[in-house]
Amino acid sequence: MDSITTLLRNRGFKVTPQRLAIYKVLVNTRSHPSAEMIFNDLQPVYPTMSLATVYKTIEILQELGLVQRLNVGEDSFRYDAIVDSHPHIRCLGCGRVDDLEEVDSQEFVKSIDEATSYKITGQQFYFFGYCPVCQKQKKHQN
Amino acid sequence: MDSITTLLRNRGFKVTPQRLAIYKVLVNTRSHPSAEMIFNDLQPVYPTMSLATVYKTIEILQELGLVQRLNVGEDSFRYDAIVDSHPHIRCLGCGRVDDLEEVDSQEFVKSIDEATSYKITGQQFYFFGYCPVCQKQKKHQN
DNA sequence: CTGCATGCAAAGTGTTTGCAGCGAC
DNA sequence: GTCGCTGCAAACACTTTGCATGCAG
Repeated sequence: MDSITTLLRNRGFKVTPQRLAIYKVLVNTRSHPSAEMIFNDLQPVYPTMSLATVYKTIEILQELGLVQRLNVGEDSFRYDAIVDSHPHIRCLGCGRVDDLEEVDSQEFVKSIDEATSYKITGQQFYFFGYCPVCQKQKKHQN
Repeated sequence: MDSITTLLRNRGFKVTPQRLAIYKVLVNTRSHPSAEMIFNDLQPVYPTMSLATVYKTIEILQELGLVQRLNVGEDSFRYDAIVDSHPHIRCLGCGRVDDLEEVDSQEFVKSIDEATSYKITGQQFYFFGYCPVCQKQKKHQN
């Protein structure tokens, strides 16, 4: 099987409670947390864990292909345990970041691929707007 | 007319040689420079200009809608005087960033807009791959 | 028991801010 | 002449690194 435990061991990484806990946070959320959010999440359970460990672990998880790093135009990165390429949207009112998995972007990618002389290896799509809650609260203008 | 001079004055900003020079760099390039690249470009002509001035000016230019800020997954931002929303691609071999203006993304945006409950106000599309030069030089694997 | 991982603190990087002197108007 | 702008340096926020101690294997 390809559990995180196996993947870590196969690559010569040690399996530590911290690493398992950080990965578990990412797998169990849809909020696309930043390193600090993960750190805060784990504070109650791992009060001695440091932010540096979160960063170091995330880097390994990215290397293993278990996590992808997002840049939704904030000061910090966010992380997603769903590693296939799918569009994301960030609410300009409350800052939440959601997946946009409903739409298939293959066709769009294909048309770009056909139009450019680059050899494309990946892509990131970011949308910005106002979530339903913020629309009601009139946190948006225009 | 809507020259940068007029736009600055209309908003109560002063027209300084530094501001004009920074904007000129952005208008005359397709390389999507970072703040530091702009700073380096101007060193020969404005040897006393500081990086802080570049940042402050760029912020004003963004406010005026003359410049957009890109995040192509590097440590620093890049800037583009072409302000309409168009996809960008960064070469993983040499780091160059190009426009992908050939393809119309309206349809893709529309399909996302119809599928989400967000009110979309903007989007950014980033592609990654290898430019023709780097493909020849085999800077890519696989 | 060995060597990698953790956690702390310090360093690093790009960007922002404060402020005295300067220049646009 | 006024007030905003520049340029310097310091501050900032996030992330990375160095290293002594700790723990997985």
